[in-house]
Amino acid sequence: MDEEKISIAVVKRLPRYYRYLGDLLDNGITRISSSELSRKMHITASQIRQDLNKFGRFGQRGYGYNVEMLYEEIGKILGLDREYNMIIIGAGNLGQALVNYPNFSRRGFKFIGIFDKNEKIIGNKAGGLTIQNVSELDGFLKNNRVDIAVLSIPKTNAPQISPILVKNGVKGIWNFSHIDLRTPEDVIVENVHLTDSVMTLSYKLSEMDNNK
Amino acid sequence: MDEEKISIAVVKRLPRYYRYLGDLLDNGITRISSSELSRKMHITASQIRQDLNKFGRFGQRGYGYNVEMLYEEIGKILGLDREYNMIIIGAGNLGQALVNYPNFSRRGFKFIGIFDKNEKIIGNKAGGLTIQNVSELDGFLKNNRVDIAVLSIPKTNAPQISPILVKNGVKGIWNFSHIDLRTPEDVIVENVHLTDSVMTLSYKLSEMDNNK
DNA sequence: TTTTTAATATTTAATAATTGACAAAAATTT
DNA sequence: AAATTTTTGTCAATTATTAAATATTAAAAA
Repeated sequence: MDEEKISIAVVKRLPRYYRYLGDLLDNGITRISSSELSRKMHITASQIRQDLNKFGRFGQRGYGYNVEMLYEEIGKILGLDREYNMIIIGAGNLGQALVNYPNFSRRGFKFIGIFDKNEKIIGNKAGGLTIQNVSELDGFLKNNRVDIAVLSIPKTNAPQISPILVKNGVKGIWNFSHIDLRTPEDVIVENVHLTDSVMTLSYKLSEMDNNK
Repeated sequence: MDEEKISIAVVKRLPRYYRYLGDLLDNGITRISSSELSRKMHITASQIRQDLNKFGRFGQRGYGYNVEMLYEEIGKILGLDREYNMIIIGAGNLGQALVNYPNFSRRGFKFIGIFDKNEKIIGNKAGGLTIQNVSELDGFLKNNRVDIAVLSIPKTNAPQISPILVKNGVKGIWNFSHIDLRTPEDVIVENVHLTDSVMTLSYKLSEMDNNK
């Protein structure tokens, strides 16, 4: 097998390729060259070819890339050719926003449960699901295959929840809590730290201020 | 002036340093060495020192770093020693989640307006603000200094809104719409593409599956 | 006060990522 | 059918990032 390690930088660019190819497809464009895509995406053609060739030879010399084929291939690489069962821990504003986001289910990311510890909202509906007491989480995990758990709870609670997930075989955690989770290495944690993101923005804004 | 270009990789690590230092401060720890912080953060001590020395000499040989001082300094570097006026375009679930998130206002990120085009929710309250018709956005921007605009609208609408912001001098856009905005170079766009993030997670999950 | 230890700042080296260049292959044109 | 153009895949060169090693300083100990 081809055992070259793919760097995280490359992986992070794949969804963007996927998005641009999807747009091309929607516009009825059937082929594209790396240089044309390069102009659209504002990255070098060399990088596009280099990135894609990490995963296979998808292009044809003198022709370019077939949009539909490449779109499909990148989809497969990204693991979008299967379904994922997801649950949400934390049914606050963010949790509700996520469970109601239609693009996820369209792509095979299915929410099958949502949990909270706030008695006042337990029993309410969110995204077609009934908010359950987080005390039932462990039992739920034993009866349902859950691939990805979304953590949208305050950071103080996250360390208690994380082991319950790990113990029950959840392999992916999409972590919106502002804390670094420590998990076994076969459990993937993808962080979305909104606070970090807005701080990066404020850094760039003040840097700009300084330079004028 | 010290004119070394700071790489984006370094900048992206600053909020994490800031968070760890804040935690230390909360725990009453007054000093820390790079090697101790290294163990906590699971990065090399060398990288910590290298990163910090991009911005100044904050440590003392034989002592380490004063936690409070370093925390303050990184805060200043990140531009957290001032206030930002923010508005939200798109008062859907995500917009409401953001406007209600208490950590932002605590840090000086103040929401002063929220807009939507959906007649049904215009006039409702969200995070203490009244949801305004997006048609009033232009007028609002002329009467209020807005530093950062949050775009939490469908991607199809984002290209119409973005020029209104730019025209009225908004210098920061926190973009949750799944599209790459084209703005002048003095306008900073910080993207949060949740779809990309979950795809990165699914990539890693399927990669793990393949390797076992 | 002197010596030892701790820990940074900084230089140097190693590693990784990106870009540029070009031969090879396929498509298109003459 | 031959010549020309397009465009990939891949190698080589460059640039950027990260890690290690060294020199220097200050604190603590003797």
